[in-house]
Amino acid sequence: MANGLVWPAKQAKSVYHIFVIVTRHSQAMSPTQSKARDTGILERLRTAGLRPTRQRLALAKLLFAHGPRHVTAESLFGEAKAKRVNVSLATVYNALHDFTDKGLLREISIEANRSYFDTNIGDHHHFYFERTGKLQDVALDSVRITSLPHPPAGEKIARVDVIIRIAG
Amino acid sequence: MANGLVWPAKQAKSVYHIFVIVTRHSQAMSPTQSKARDTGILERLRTAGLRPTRQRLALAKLLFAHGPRHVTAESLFGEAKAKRVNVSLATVYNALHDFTDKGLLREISIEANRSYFDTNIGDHHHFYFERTGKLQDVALDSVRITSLPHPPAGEKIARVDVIIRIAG
DNA sequence: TCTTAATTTAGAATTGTTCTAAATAGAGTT
DNA sequence: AACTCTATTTAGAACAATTCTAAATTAAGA
Repeated sequence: MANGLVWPAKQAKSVYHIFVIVTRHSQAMSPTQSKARDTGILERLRTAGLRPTRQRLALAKLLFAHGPRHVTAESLFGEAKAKRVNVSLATVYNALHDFTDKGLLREISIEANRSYFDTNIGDHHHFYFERTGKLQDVALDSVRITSLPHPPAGEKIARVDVIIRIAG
Repeated sequence: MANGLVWPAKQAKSVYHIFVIVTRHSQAMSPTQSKARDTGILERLRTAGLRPTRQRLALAKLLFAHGPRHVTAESLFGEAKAKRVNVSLATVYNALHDFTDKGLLREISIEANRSYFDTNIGDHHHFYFERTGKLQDVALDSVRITSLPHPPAGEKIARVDVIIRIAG
């Protein structure tokens, strides 16, 4: 279900071949690797066409340094404050949107009135725990979808989101 | 994918049997059937344990009289105003939530910052047109899911939502 | 260093939704 | 019908998440 995939026009019931896209995520590093990691993040911003400002670097480090995460603007802002990273809330919003536009993050709509951003940009799905409001990644291949409806003529499927809601 | 369904504990790859639940929706009626329809809606509110007030009746008529619909609070409020139905915005919100709590509507989260309500309460999925923000029902059996991950121990799957996003 | 445009920021504004407290209106007595 | 009791409605205030604005700052290249 890669972005922009078009469904064949007249096929009634096919088996769709689904490929796992491995998302790039920094692993935990030794202190000596720390500068390398920072340059990695800096490079990543630059290649995405985003000026690596102090704020964006700090937020990107929070987001990408330790494996897949799901954040909201407020949660990331809180984390930044706790770590004495000086950024305004507006900048957190700007950065989340800029990162999303450039494909570094993916936005997820689960709850009305709150946007979640996922650092895992590969195709995958989610458990959503209604009790706690937390998300958990579900590997793409653990949900097997063997048929999908055709989109209306001329339309393209951008993405198929599967949200497995865990009772509250 | 009925509500509260518990996945069998140790089964690795089963085919899930999915049943279509036909949702009850009034059909277009001749003028002579109009009173019958109104009493139908009135009865429906009463059985749900909701006092059939003037406002709730009017809103229910807008919602249920003409086949499956997707509304937001604002869109329903606007429609009511256009039809000279006197209700306050707060009442629209109250009614949508009351109807949802009593199982007459289902709430859908697609976009951050906006709740959609669906008059089709049977299990089904959705196309979401990013360009227009509109929703379209997708029959349950046109999406075949042949495997799902197990929820964490002790947790129950409340529902599986599939949203097929049509590129904007 | 200088210039320029991108970015950040505080705070105001906006949007969608919920809350509050007073007024109204069903529904069941009498 | 009048009376009572509680649910419902309502306007407007309050709230939460997000976006906007316009001025200050900063990255990046000449």
